[in-house]
Amino acid sequence: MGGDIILRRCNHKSTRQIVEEVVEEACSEKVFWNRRYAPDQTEIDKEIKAQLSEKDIEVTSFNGALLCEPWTVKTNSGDPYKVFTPFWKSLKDQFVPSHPKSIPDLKFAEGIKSEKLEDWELHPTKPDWSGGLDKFWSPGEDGAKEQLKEFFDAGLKSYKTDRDRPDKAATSFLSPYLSFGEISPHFIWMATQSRMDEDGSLEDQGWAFLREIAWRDFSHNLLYQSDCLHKKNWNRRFDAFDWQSNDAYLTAWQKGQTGYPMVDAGMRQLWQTGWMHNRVRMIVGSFLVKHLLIDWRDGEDWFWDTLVDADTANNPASWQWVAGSGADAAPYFRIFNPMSQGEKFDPNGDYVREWVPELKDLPTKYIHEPWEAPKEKLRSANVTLGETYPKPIVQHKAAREAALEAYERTG
DNA sequence: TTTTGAGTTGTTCGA
DNA sequence: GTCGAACAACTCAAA
Repeated sequence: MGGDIILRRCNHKSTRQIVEEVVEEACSEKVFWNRRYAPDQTEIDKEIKAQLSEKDIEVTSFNGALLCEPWTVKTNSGDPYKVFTPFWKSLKDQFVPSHPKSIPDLKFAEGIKSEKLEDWELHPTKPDWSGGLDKFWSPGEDGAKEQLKEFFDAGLKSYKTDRDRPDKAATSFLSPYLSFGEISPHFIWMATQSRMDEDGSLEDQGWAFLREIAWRDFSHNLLYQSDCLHKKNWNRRFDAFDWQSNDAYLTAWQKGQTGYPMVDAGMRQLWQTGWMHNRVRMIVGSFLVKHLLIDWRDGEDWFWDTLVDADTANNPASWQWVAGSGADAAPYFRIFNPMSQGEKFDPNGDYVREWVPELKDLPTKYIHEPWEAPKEKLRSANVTLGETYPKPIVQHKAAREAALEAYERTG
């Protein structure tokens, strides 16, 4: 549709100043944008809108990121939902996907000063540590649509059961594309519906998938209502929780060196690819918060820095869910057992073997708890606990009991 | 206003 | 080995 992208960094200036400068330089008559939902963001956008309107510039904003705007999904009494299931029912009933609007006839200003993308050095060069990322993702709208098609051809038909299996590629892998707005949930909704129309046997699977897509909306609803979702406990009772600060534990977790194969596999997958399977996110999250009693905000920070799909709503909402401090959160006594989760969702140990290759020759029986392996099995697999692979940094049973006790004190 | 049923994802223990 | 109950109590949402 023509026009150049103008890149400017704020540095010491405010977003408002930058927008005003560009609008002035380009002699713009109209300004359009997609809405954001964190309270501090909506505040800035509101200011900019007011400022520009005063100068008789037409400002129009759109929903580009969500199925429904947060203020439109309400309970019968007009309050926002705090529980996902009724939220989903309500959204499903009222939602009408909107087709892409035709592009208005716009004239673009030319010769507006722009910074160079290369100068931002977003892509690492020396050293280029992003090889793992490049291998897995093709940024952009085309890459997103290609990924959706691949999911329809492969993962969707067994989505309901296999989406929990990190050893299989049964999830959509759309999270980074959604996060950066390279594909919209409206598009996904319509595409999934038409796939279900073509093939009625996919009905259940399709709805299960769309339900997950709706979780993004739910998280954004919480963000919209919240006062700093990534810093403050949704449930303020957790303000009194006695989190332990232990840098050695935190580092071991970040590097995938906890001695629990399922946890380490997840953390290494994250580091190498920028992504982690959803089931494994719960396992590593539960481990950080409950086994290590480390503040969920430290986990949220790390995910924010390392995940390619981290966004301002899902990341904090999900961490608060795991920690138990969130809306509709996990009950305090739900403490994931990394061994049984591994046996259940990575039954052949393929996922662990891929990301923790130093254990790859261990028999499947011991792959999720190498410390239980007899000496000769360890030796023939070239595993020396404490040397080639860490011993568990905490004991599961004791850690579990400590967590239950700590959570009981808070409740 | 009051009541009622339900709430993403689990683990452990004892029969 | 399998299965049901306990793990708490609370808040939410709708009837």
